[in-house]
Amino acid sequence: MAEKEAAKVYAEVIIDISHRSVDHPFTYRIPEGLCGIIHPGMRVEVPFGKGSTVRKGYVLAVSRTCVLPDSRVKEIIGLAEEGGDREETDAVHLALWMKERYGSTAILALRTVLPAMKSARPLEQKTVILTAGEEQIRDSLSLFERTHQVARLRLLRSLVETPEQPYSLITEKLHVTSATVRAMEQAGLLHVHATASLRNPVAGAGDGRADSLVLSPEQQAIVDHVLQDADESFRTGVEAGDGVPEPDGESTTSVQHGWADRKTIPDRRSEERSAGTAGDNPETGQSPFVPRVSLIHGITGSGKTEVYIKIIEGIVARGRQAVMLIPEISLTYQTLIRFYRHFGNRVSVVNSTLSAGERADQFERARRGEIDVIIGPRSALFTPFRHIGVIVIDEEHEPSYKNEAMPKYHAREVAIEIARMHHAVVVLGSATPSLESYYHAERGDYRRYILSRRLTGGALPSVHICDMRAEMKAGNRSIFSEQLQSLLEQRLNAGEQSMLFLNRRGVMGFVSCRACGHVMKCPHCDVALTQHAGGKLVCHYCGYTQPEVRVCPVCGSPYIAGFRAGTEQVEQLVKKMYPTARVLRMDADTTARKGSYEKILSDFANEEADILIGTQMIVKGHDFPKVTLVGILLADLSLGSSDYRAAERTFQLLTQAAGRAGRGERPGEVVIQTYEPDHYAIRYAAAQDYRGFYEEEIQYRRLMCYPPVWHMMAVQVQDRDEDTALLLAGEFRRLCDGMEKNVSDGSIIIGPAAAQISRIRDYYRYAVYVKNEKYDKLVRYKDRMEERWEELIRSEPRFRGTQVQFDFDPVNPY
DNA sequence: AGCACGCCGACT
DNA sequence: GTCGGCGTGCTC
Repeated sequence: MAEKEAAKVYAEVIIDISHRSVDHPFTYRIPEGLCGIIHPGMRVEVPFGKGSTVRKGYVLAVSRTCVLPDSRVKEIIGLAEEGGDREETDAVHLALWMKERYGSTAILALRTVLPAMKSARPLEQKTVILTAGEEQIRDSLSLFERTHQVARLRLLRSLVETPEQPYSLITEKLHVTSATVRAMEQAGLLHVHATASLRNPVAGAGDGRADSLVLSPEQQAIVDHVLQDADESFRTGVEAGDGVPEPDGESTTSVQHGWADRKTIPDRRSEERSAGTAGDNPETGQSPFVPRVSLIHGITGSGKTEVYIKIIEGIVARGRQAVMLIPEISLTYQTLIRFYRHFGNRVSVVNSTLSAGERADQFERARRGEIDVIIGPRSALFTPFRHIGVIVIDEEHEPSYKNEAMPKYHAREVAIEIARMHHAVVVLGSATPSLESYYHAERGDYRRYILSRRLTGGALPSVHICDMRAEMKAGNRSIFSEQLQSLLEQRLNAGEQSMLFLNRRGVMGFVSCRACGHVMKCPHCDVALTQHAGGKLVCHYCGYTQPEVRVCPVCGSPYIAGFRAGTEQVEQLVKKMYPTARVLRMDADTTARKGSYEKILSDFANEEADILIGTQMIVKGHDFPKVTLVGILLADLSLGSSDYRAAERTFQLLTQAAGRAGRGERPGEVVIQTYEPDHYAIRYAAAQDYRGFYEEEIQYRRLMCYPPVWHMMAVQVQDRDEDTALLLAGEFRRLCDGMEKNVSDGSIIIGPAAAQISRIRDYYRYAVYVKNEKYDKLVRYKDRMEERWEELIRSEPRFRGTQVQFDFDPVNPY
């Protein structure tokens, strides 16, 4: 053993335990028999902790050296069952890629990517049940009281109130350790019950009756091109085969061979797959394959969904699977039923209302090869298909494609990475493409297709801009312009439908004193409280609630009141102005109940109301042929913010809202009310000129070095103590300055600046921004900051509770 | 997550 | 003094 020192190989392993304190890699020795077989991404069994209990772990890396004294390093027991499964290995690689690119802990990235790990024990939902009789409870209570066994007393008292409680609640919220629970189970006071249930996945799927779609020549051309791209990509995958040279010398090669050997395990999947994907090198993530990305720029109603269906049909016919991403809430019944008609029970849907377990079951079906198509929000990307052929992202500009929790990934980028791994193609679709995608299309990185005609007939609506400043001057103090009022009346008289759209941002009714100007704020967050129905004041960020105030807490004046301009107020006003009109309102309040969202929309579609009032949610992808008027009240409320994407967002919102009008036979009209009628986002939206908007916006982005022209990394620092947060942010700033000085890579460093909301839940928030043309450069800055942070935690205990997050090309301002 | 360790109040 | 439970920290 001693003379073979150099041959020793170590593995960095992440233990499959979801706990912050084990959230880092552990080094294990690879036993001689497994040398060259253990390979990053594989699942292994390792001895862990005192007593060396056997645990599962994921191999992150394999190396020859080890910084720890050899005596402290244990040895890997062996491969876990299915440890070398292709899906699993792919997933771990994807997780590592995400960790590197977005700055996250390995465990969080793994949990995002591996559904099995996220619901670590979905089959063992542990519940604690009180089993003791009344007498036993009384005795025990008094015993624990006398003997000061506070944990047991706490638990027993809690169980008396609620005899059945989730195990996790007891250990996490009630602070009773597992040892105590076990001891009490021994004493016969309670019982720990592990429920094992396997739910049935979506039942009642369609009958698979393929309704024959007839595509327009425009549509057909896109389908043909994309499928041609797909065929070429699939072929490249096969040709790349095993013959691609490994850039990392002999050790990697031997690993590759060992990996190929695993094919001998009777597993249909790995055999099928290894031929196709051995070309991408899991070691380095480098591959000659660059996936084809197609951007379909198609106005609302131009038939993008039919194109998606046909593409997916073609992909499935080629024996591959498809992932169809949709924004968080916009999966309409109409869209779904079309997919069911085509793919029957070979299509599955994941959405946010499914429980973790149900989601895991869906993924299990995919793993078994029971489905070909999955439809869902960004997390559907991680469906463990063997052979993905296409990833479609509908409404690709939607901000919900960005994950706002760690790792802060963007579904578009991850989709392209997955496509790279599988030799698949990516299809993006939008009526108002993100600047990112359009920019790539302009540069020739993506193919661009345009669908310019409305298939449902119906001309484009005519759009009017109403200058609310002029209205004000003319003496109109109402929130409706003269024009909107008269058009609304016309529609009511003609029996046609209207929609009134209110931008959510900024309309929240905050409460201020008209005498001294005092604004009611949350005591834990740096935000104004908002008044809800019934008068209560609620903080939108932490949930803090306080009763209505009748006098100003600062000056004592009774003239304190909410600025009420929400949907509710619009509804009241409309009802007052047009008492006979039937009005529906859709916002967070009215859709709180499950299913009410669909109910409101179907009521409106069935013409059970004349006017629909609502926020963002009413403009997303719903088709109401009878709507001939759309009113946008206060279009510019999102422009004032310091967010560099504000103009883009406003343009998208206005364009989409306008797209709701005139989808039937009658031409539609749109009224945009604004205080900034000259703003280019509003002008171009009114003219329905995407190109014009893009040209102007990209100039601004270029000038300011913002994405997509440059890349930007936001480093977010939070601490309960303001000085600590600022200190660490300042430390990061100095580190970045130093790095820039060394390499002169042209980075722009900004901050530390207080976050836009400088305090949330009593955490003070600061940010440092780094901008560079090259994404990779920013990743280097991130890596250095992570290292520095680790050092600081060790030397300065005050930074222990500080939270640091990285956000690349942020979508929402911090 | 589990297990060992040190700390603390209650008893032979 | 020891016993036993509670909270904290560490696990390659």
